[in-house]
Amino acid sequence: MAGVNKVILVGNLGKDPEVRHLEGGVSVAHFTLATNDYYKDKQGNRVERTEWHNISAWRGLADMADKYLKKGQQVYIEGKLRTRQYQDKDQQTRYITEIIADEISMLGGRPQGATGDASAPATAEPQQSFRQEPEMDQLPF
Amino acid sequence: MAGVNKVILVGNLGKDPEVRHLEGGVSVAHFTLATNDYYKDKQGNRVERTEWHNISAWRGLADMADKYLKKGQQVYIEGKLRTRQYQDKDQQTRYITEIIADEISMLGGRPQGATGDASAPATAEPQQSFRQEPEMDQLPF
Amino acid sequence: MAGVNKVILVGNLGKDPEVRHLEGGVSVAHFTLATNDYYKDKQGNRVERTEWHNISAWRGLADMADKYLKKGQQVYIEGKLRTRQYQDKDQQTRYITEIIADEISMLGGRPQGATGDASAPATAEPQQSFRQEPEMDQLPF
Amino acid sequence: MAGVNKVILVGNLGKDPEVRHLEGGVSVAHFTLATNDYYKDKQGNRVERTEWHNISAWRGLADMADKYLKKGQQVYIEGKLRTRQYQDKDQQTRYITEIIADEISMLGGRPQGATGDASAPATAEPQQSFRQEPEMDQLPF
DNA sequence: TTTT
DNA sequence: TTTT
Repeated sequence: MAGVNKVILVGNLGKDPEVRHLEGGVSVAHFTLATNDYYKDKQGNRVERTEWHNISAWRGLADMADKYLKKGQQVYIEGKLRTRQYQDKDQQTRYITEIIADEISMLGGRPQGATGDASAPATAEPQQSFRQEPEMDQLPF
Repeated sequence: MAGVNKVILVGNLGKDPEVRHLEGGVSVAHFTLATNDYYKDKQGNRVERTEWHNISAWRGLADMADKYLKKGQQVYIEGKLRTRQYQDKDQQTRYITEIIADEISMLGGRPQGATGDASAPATAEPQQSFRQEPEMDQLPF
Repeated sequence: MAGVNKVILVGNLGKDPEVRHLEGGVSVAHFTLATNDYYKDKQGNRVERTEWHNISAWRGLADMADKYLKKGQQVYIEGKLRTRQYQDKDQQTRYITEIIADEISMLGGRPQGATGDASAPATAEPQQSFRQEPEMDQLPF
Repeated sequence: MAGVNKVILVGNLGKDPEVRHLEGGVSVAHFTLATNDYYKDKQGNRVERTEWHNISAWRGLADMADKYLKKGQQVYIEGKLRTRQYQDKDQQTRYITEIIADEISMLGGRPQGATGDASAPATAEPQQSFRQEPEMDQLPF
């Protein structure tokens, strides 16, 4: 049956991506993304609400995240939802919902929260948008 | 800061919506939605993967879900991600990620998995798409 | 600079796809898609508005459209906007905006407007969702 | 029949918005938005392609565009497609496809192409995301 | 030109 | 727990 599972986010990285290299040369990056929302409460005050998302990027996108993305940076992310289970330290089954990124675009001029050598801007490269390579997209995560 | 938090799903209800009426006349509906995905494994076999999503709909959308949505039905859902914490039976903090629906459209001709009196089709009504009333959209969930 | 150009439609085909085979074995399908919208006028009457979209699908997606899509059928389409110019019969430059499909999913049970041999259902196949092959996605249209 | 007609763009304004005030106090803004795309040609060279979109924003969003948006600025826009006809100077019927904005978010730190007094940053305001007021959303354009 |  |  035809299905659609799509997430679109624009937000800021909560921390630098953490990249691991799995057996077989596959790399995976994890980071959190904050999306901010505003609403008016009953008194008419403007209230901010931050939602935190767990992002994971695989293979080429993981390498791109490792190279170019920094804490604080604003990005556009397109991906799909996936909930996986894991065992916590007490051997309890727990669930975590992540967004598996298919596309990441860097927004704005340059990273604002970049750490390290500011004289070597991480986003000086002309390309600022990356897609998961398609064959890879076929693999289960 | 500007943020975007958007989810788009096309899938089938795993069960009839469960609707609760909160104090103050606010209603909320919960149901699960299955989105099916396919990929080829290394042997070239076509493998199906089902992802389950927790959907919640509030106020007018909850009433609509209660009235028109049935187990098995195919729907288009647009909404936003929200992760909330709760205490499980052992007083442990747990997290659950839900999609708060902003818009629900019924797809296809009519519900195939509808239970009950088949001679009174639940979707005979002309309108098959519903949006959350806007003022309501402003409220935190 | 990073850019996003994305269209998401759920609607019904206005006619069977027309498929042409270009030099080099490349095929392209064209069809129109109707999306229906409702609003309340000042008298509170429910008014329907239909928007017509020009869809084009290339290569594998064109073949899929040729094989499986029929007038009247409900589909989910994801793609990108592209406006191209052409010369009309009076040698005037004209513009047409199309949606170049990246993904097409067949919705509902089976095509209701299918013509031809109804005893051989066109959508009996298990797969009902198709994506443009990735390498092809890289080519300009 | 349920329908979905949704456009999501991230791009840069090609010019300052032009705002008109219609009879009845309704305002409408028009501007163009460029979305950039990249692909590899047969020689493996990276080629850039710019797509131009006609954006229109109504009422509150028009006022917001008038106040905050400038040529060159990067924005996220969500809206719907609408093709309308008009008579050109030779009384020929022509068609133009526009995106009617439902939501506009300003991206990045500050407008890069802003004209005028740079010491009074146009985006110093805390709010950087705007939605069309809902009742208005019901009206035909 | 679709669909309900 | 859905659907094909």
